[in-house]
Amino acid sequence: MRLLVVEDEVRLAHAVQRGLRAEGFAVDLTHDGVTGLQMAREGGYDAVLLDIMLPGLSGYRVVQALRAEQNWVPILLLSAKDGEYDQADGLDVGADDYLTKPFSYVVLLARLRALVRRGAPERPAVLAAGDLRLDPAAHAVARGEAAITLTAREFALLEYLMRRRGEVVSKTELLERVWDAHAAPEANVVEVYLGYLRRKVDVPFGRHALTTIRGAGYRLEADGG
Amino acid sequence: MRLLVVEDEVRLAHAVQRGLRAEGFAVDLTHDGVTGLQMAREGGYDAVLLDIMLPGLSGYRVVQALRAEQNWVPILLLSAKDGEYDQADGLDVGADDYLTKPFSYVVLLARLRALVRRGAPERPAVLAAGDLRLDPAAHAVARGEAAITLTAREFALLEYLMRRRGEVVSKTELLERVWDAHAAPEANVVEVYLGYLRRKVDVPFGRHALTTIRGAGYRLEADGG
DNA sequence: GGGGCGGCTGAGAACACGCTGAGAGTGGCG
DNA sequence: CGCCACTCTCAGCGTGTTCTCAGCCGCCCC
Repeated sequence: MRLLVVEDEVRLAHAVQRGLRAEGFAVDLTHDGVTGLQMAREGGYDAVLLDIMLPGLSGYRVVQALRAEQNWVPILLLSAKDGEYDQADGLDVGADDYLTKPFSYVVLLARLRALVRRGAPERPAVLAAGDLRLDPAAHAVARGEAAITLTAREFALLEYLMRRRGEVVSKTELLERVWDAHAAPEANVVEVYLGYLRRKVDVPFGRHALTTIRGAGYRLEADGG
Repeated sequence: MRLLVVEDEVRLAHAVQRGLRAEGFAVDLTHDGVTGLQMAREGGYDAVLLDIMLPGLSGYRVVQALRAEQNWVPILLLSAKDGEYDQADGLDVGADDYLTKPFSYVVLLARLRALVRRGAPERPAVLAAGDLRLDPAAHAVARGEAAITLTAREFALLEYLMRRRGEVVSKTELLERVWDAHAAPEANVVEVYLGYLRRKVDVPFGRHALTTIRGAGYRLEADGG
């Protein structure tokens, strides 16, 4: 039973490693996201323990990267209680479970065993609005039977809107969340990409899932338009 | 955190109920679709676990019914691997996530938590006065079944009046709160916009939700006029 | 009944907003 | 190195929205 632990707090990492080894696991350890991702990629692990706050590459991104590569290794996220990343995000990008620090060793062990026992993980959640469906992990979008190909940015934008389906989302919020947190207030990109999205998910189907609320932002209709 | 479990396999249902209670959820249980729908309707649940294959009324139809009634409680569908209903169908009618039986308990828990946290988008945060409804998050207004489109300013004005429904609000206050805190005392704009609003939310319906209190201001009738 | 004041409304001008096509810059890949 | 896909900027355009203004209406009080 091989485990990979990616955790930058050295003392915690070693404590966990020692404990898990005592339980009979073979434990590999690394302290940053980039190495962690590479090691996980090479496969052979029955589960990965992944801290969210990591130097180099956040755990969040590591999960995202692995799932995008169709790598479904069970992942248990470790999140600091007050971290800037929410656990929900982690699960949303395809982690299987999470633990909030500080956690008890017993709980860690129980969760880990359950995770490993379960083996091949299920597919992660799919977002839906009417007949419009988006699978965050598979990076796939479809309207009814028809598959839709989106670029990375288009996909991220649609994903964010689908998570907030039915609500108005302002251009500034989209800029911050889909583009960059410190983005310049150049909201035109958003308009441009909304145009792109419409031409791919609405126009060919004669629908209008993407509504402009003038002066407020955009809304993805909960029923798919 | 209240959950509703609708599942006809009694042993599975009880196992799930016991497990979730141990996690601190308050779990109600029922074994058929009709009762499940009624219980979900009465509301108060943070999420619903819904089997697809049910006696009486399929889980599929339960979702459909709830969504048709604008009930946005998060729903996690449980589908038998070889069921005649496809998961996609469930998502199409408005479920939020699905799990294929057999599922691991950890996965169920993680999904459930993600669902609850991402949550019933606090839909009850809808303002209502009689049959006049305003949803700040969706930026949507409706009188009964009929949707009403408002411009940004009209919407802001109506929202403010609805938050103070039943009270008299002066033109100066509206100027300060809906327009600009440092607005010039040009109160005519308010009169103009009240006219606009009346023509959209009152006149077409033969109602008078917006009352002028001469010399004092305006009042939005609590019963919608 | 008349005057005055407060509120209503139609018209129109100025403006802001959002959409789009063109095109430049960038990075990956053969 | 060249090609291609993608991202993003820019400027122009059409249109919806906001606000002002002037005239009118009607309530209220004398």
